[in-house]
Amino acid sequence: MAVTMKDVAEHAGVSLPTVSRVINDTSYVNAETRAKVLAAIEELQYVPNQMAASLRSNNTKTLALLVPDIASSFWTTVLRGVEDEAMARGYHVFLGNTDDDPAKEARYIDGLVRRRIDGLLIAPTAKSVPLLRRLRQQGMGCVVVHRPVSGLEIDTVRSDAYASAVILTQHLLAAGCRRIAFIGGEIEQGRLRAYRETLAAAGQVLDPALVRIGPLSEQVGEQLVNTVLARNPPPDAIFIGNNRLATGALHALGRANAQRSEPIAIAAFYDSAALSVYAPPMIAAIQPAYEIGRYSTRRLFDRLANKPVDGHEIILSNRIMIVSGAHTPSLEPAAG
Amino acid sequence: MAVTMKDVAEHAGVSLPTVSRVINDTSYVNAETRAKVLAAIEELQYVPNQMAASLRSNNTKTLALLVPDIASSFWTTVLRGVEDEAMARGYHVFLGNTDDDPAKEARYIDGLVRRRIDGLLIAPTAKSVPLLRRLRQQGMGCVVVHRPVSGLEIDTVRSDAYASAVILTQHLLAAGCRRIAFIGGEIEQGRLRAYRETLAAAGQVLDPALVRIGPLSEQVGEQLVNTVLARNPPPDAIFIGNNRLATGALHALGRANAQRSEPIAIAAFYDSAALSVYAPPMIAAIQPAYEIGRYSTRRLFDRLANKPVDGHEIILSNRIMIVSGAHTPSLEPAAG
DNA sequence: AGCCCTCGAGAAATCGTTAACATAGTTTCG
DNA sequence: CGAAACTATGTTAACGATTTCTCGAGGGCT
Repeated sequence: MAVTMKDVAEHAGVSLPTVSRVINDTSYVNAETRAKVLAAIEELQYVPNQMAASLRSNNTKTLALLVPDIASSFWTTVLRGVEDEAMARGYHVFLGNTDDDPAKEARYIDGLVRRRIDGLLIAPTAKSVPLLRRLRQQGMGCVVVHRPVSGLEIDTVRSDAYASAVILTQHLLAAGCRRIAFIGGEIEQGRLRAYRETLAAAGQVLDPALVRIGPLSEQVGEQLVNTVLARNPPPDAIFIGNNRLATGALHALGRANAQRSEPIAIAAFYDSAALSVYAPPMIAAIQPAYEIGRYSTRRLFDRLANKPVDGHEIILSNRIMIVSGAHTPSLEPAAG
Repeated sequence: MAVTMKDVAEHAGVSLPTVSRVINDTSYVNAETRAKVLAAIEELQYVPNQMAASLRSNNTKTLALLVPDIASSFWTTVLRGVEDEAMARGYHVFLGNTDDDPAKEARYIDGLVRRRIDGLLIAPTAKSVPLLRRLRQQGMGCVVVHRPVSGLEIDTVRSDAYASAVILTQHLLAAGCRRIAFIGGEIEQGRLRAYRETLAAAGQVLDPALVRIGPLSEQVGEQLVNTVLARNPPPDAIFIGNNRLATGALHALGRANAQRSEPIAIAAFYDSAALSVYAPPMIAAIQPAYEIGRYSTRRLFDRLANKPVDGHEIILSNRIMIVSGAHTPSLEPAAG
């Protein structure tokens, strides 16, 4: 049916492995022979069968990235970083969307293992540790993206959310805010901890009603803001711990602030893509999504090549940005 | 190294093909034998090698979806539809992001053909017709998603953008608008045509300066709105022809309308996900993204199974929605 | 008794590549 | 000058599954 390497070999008048050598550039081939083979490939419109190659050579030239939320610009930006790095090496990337659901995650991973992908980049759910452990036992190259994993020494690439959260909280305190609400996601405990500890260090007592955790979506962001705003007395600042929540939360806050003389101060984990769409005055921590994607992938390739690497955690720093009154976000970095 | 079917067979005391029969449920197997085999699989933690299976059986149980913009909630929703339909049949989906760049598209497709995917769902760029033609020649199952293709009879699943655009334009006209601006994307000519023809049919002359085409991003949406608003006299309505543009455009319009006594009327191709984040008063055409994904995939499977299908175009209708003053969008459908 | 179907399972061929090994002519170098 | 090293190609054996063929036992028909 389809054109195979054998056909190409016959057409070019050479042996089959020679064709393979030309294609993969894997051994010496005479320039004339190479030309003949390339001509035959062109003429027959031959496309190599990756299945057969993978079966024999034991690698698929394929990675996978499992993200919790494909609709988040953070994750799509990570994907871009991963793809750029992978494609440059001739690899393809399988993208999977887990919705932070362990069952979905498991289903994906089963399919990926069946397909013998070479390596996995994953933002694991809270319950994925045993799964990760098993994967590593099976010898699958794994890098955890953007989320710290406890109880398992595994390569991780993330930004230092804790440190940024401290800076953001301190900034609000320095601005004189005394009732700082927090909204965030279940999985991002580090940011909540940073907020709590920074308030405590400053001798502030926090109103538990001002801390709201919820699933990561725009709608929830909006709801959580409305919930904390309804508290009496209302907060004088809000810390938004997640970029997806932020998109909804900022709109709610925009409407609320429009009707106040004294606006509610805002600190948020936000996103450079989202920033260019909507950016009210606030202090924001912008996570280096693209770089996280690239570094994760590089680390994965290093592992696959058995290169020695030092440490199993790569921590990138967020960009702290102060957005002033104008809509167009100022580009002055406030800290590293 | 890894556990193979042979190992399972030996462990279970049966022959290798029997294991295959148990796994694929492809022939009679005694209940006891089956139990033994399943136990062996469990014990050895065997995971089938899809490469080997695909090589022999000539199918990969893998589809691919190539979208122009992964950051658009429209396309991620399409993906959900595709995945639900595919996973239910034991297929996996390769997602690729082309950015509407023919070169990127070609690179992806090469990788997919190498990997011998069973079928392709694609939102082609404006220049993809020859590529599609070649793919079909090679026998690759193809379904075009959401975009009409001219000069080629190929399965297509899309919504009737033209009809909706007519309704939206008529609605603006009926509301008394006389200077209706249009912003949209290069690729979506049908909507622009509908707008032009409806205006012409109503005897309206259109100011060419009020028609702006640009690449599909939030920022551009915002810019295009600002451009047409700067026109003197300004438009009294804006037709936004794309959901991605709409996200940016609506914010710009929101700010503009806040400072006017007579607000600018809005008609937009929008998105149910985006709608729940931000929805000013307007008339919107909501495209059935999830259904588009599902129907495309079903059609693809029908083709792969050589089922007879009638026609090569499936056209779904958009939901026309009138969002009234309140932020929470009304759910009253205005037309089919 | 003879025939055909259902049920069950093994032997061997096969899918399209790459890896390992073999073979030789030609340089290079101590 | 002879051993090693490089260049260039062919032969053969995997890789890990599925498919086809074959064989048999048992049951229900004519």
